[in-house]
Amino acid sequence: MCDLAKNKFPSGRTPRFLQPCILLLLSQKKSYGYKLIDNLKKEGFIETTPDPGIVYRILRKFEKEGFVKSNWIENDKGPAKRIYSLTQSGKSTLKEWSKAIQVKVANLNKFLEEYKKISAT
Amino acid sequence: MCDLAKNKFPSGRTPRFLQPCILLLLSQKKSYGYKLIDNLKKEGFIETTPDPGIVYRILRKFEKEGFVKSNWIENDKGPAKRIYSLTQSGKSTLKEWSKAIQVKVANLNKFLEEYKKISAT
DNA sequence: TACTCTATATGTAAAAGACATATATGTATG
DNA sequence: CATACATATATGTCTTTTACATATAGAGTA
Repeated sequence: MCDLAKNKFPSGRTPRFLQPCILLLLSQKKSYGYKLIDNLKKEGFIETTPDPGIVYRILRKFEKEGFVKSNWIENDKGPAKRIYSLTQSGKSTLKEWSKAIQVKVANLNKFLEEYKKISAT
Repeated sequence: MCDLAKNKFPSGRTPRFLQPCILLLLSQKKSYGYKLIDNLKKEGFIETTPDPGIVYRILRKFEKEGFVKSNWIENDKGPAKRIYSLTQSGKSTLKEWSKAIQVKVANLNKFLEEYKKISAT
């Protein structure tokens, strides 16, 4: 086997795509880090459970950039949660991401089309 | 405008996807760096002309990994070219990439589907 | 001569990503 | 009651990736 195993392929690398996915999930419903980590995979956006460290860092960065805002919710049971919600700026950022992703899908499909041709041979 | 301009989106970042694209182009026909740089955009795999530095580095890396082999062609006119061709190992690597890209497309489409829902509101 | 096109390659700083670890609360188990 | 586990957030840090700049060189053209 060629060295594919260790994170050489797109499916093994998600953090970048994680960003629009987090914005999208937040546009559907207020949420928090731990739950988002779970949902990202469950919703079918990515194949594996994302690295918590990356998700939390993205959320903090988003807040600094004004895409989300957060507030702490003290809980009856378990530790407190930092609940995030999308801002207007976050919404328009999400829109731009979706446009870029449409282009990306077109590019990837072009690739798959061409690959199909040569693999048929 | 939010800081989208400067390379924040997938369309502005291609090097990773460049790898399977280069393998695919080479699976179609022997080629060389300078031409590949041109073709990558022309063929519709990416939106902008890729950074030559990255393409040449990918090619050298591919050779070290055994995905391609190369030989110099002295030219009648202009500087010599290093012509690359795909190896068997390169072919199977391309196959694995294409599988990973199929998965990626499914993930991106899931995203676009969900985005469509919320943006309709 | 200077400039442009073709062609390959490297240097390097910044950004992204992977992986490990720290902290803290509440619940279940032995 | 100690220990482990689930929930929850966050940072430290090393490596890889990416962007951007620069170097080299042959051939044609203004």
